[in-house]
Formats: sequence, C-alpha cells, structure tokens
Amino acid sequence: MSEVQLKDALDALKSTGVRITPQRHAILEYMIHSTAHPTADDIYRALEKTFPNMSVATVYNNLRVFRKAGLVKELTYGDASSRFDFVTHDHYHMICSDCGKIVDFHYPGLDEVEHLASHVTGFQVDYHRLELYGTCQDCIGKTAKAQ
Amino acid sequence: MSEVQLKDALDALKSTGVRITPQRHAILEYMIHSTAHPTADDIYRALEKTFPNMSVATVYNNLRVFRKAGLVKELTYGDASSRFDFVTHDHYHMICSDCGKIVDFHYPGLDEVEHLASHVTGFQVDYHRLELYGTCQDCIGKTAKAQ
DNA sequence: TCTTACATTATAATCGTTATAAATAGTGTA
DNA sequence: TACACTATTTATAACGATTATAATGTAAGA
Repeated sequence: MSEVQLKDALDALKSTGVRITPQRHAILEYMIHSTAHPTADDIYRALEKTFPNMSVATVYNNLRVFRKAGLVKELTYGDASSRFDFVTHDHYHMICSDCGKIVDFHYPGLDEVEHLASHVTGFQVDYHRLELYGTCQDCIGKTAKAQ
Repeated sequence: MSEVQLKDALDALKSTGVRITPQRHAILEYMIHSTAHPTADDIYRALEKTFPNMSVATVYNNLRVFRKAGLVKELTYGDASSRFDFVTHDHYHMICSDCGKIVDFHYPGLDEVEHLASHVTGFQVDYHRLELYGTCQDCIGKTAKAQ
C-alpha cells in the first residue's frame, strides 16, 4: 500500500512540473517506508550506499521541494535539527522526552479551538500544530530498572 | 502587577540557590514587560545600553537557568532562532505566518487529548504544545490593499 | 581574610542549514 | 541528430544560532 502512496506522490510531483530524479525517488521512498521521522542527515546517511556521491544539499533541496508540494511536513522541535514527516492523513505526535521517539496518534480534530482562537484574536486561522510530550514504555522500563 | 511577577520569579530563583545578578534581574524584567516573545538576540540588544559588556553567552546561559527553574519556556518554531516566553499561566499561541506576530489566547485545556493519547500510545504524558497559524488583521488588511 | 563555588566575559568551536558556482543531465525544438 | 535551454546535482564555502572553553571577576561562608 505504501507503493500506492509513492506512486501518488510521484504523480503529484510530475503534475507540478518537477522532474523525478533517482535521488528524489529514493528520498521519497525512504520517507514513506520509514516509520521514524527522519532528519535530513538520517536520510542522507541511509542513501549513502546507493548514492555515494549525493550531497547533503540535495537532500535539503529536495525536502524543500517536497514541502512546497505539500508532500512533506517539517517538524521543528527543541532538538537541534528538523525532522521530516511524509504527509499521509492528519495526525498528531506523541514525543518521548527521553529518547526522542515519535509515535503518531489520531484525534478527531480541534476545530473548536481554531474557531475560538479566531474569534478572540481576530486572526484568520489556517492550521494548527499539536504535540504531546512524555515518556515511552521503553524508557519507563529503563528508569524503573535503573533504580 | 508585573512587579509582583518579577518578585515571585526572583524569590523562586533564590529558593533554588541561584544568585540574583544584575544581568539576571534585567533579563527577567525585560521578559516580563515584553509582550512580544523575544529571541535571545532581542534580549541581548535590548540590554546592550545598560550592560555594554554583557556577552551573548550570558543571555543564553541565564535563559537556560530560567528554563530549568520553570520560569521560562523555549519556543522553537520553523524560524531560525528560538523565542522565549515568560511562563505566567497556561496559554496557547496564535502565530501570524506573514509577519511572525504572536498573540496569546486561552483555552480550557486539552486534558482529553492527553488521556486518549496516553491510552493509545502507552506513553506517560507530561505536557503538550499547541500552536495555531494564520494571518493577523494587519496582514489581512495589507494584502487587501495591495490588490 | 582566605577559600571556594558560582557568574560573567571574550572568544573559539560546533553544527544544521543555505548559498554559490561549476558540472551534469534532461527536455524541447529546428 | 544536434543544439540551446533549463533543471538538478554536486562540492564547497558561508552563515547564523547556540554551546563550549578558559580566564577573569564576584559573592558567600569559614
């Protein structure tokens, strides 16, 4: 089924006049198959074997292309580097403060918050971002053992 | 009333064994009186006149001290640099995508989301972050005029 | 006063990201 | 096919925010 996603993404790109290079194909493929939310460097290192000459700039350039096409979202958390998330359907992120693991979860949406905020601030609201922080099962286990 | 906030903050710091230096006093005071959400550099430049010899590192060091003490929150958006927010009471941020203005607003809390997420992911949830993005009245006006 | 720990300063280093210029490859047209 | 044009990649340098380091200064306690 991720094959379908890949095909859709490639079609979407083509239709906006963006060329499908081997590098772009590989980056997209990697992002779709990766459940983690990789950094630019993660992607770069993962594709090093297949594209020994690929530059980091290529990764960044193409992530920007994908972002502009709406295929990818950039997640800027407290960490040093941005993480990138292939856009499938609306979901939120649960982030482990210990190990940085990110797990997706769904919630019926926060339209009500958007309406209230729009009313109170006078802004025209476009979208929102929500992240929850906590500790994952693995890290809870580790801490318990350590004590 | 912001005087009270300042006094409370200073007391809170003292009680954790942190010295109140003139620089720390000034940084806290600036943050409390500033309605914008300043970057480290904003603070540095604002205090340049009063402390001509102060180093940028001092600002960063002390922002970290304040953050650890729970007095200040660090906001990492897509922008290059972090913004810092003096913690008063729980509130969310409405951010203008055009001019970067940040307006606070209140909402009864999203405890339900936290519960659901905890249940689904198995995480122990500590806190969450929510930001809305859109266009402020000023920028809506400007765009309308430009056309 | 002496000692010790904490703070600040000045500066260099680090690291993620972006800009630049040259090389390469694809696309359309005659 | 050959050519010109444009997009893309590569390699490298530059940038800017943040952090680390070492030296200096300052406060508090014995």
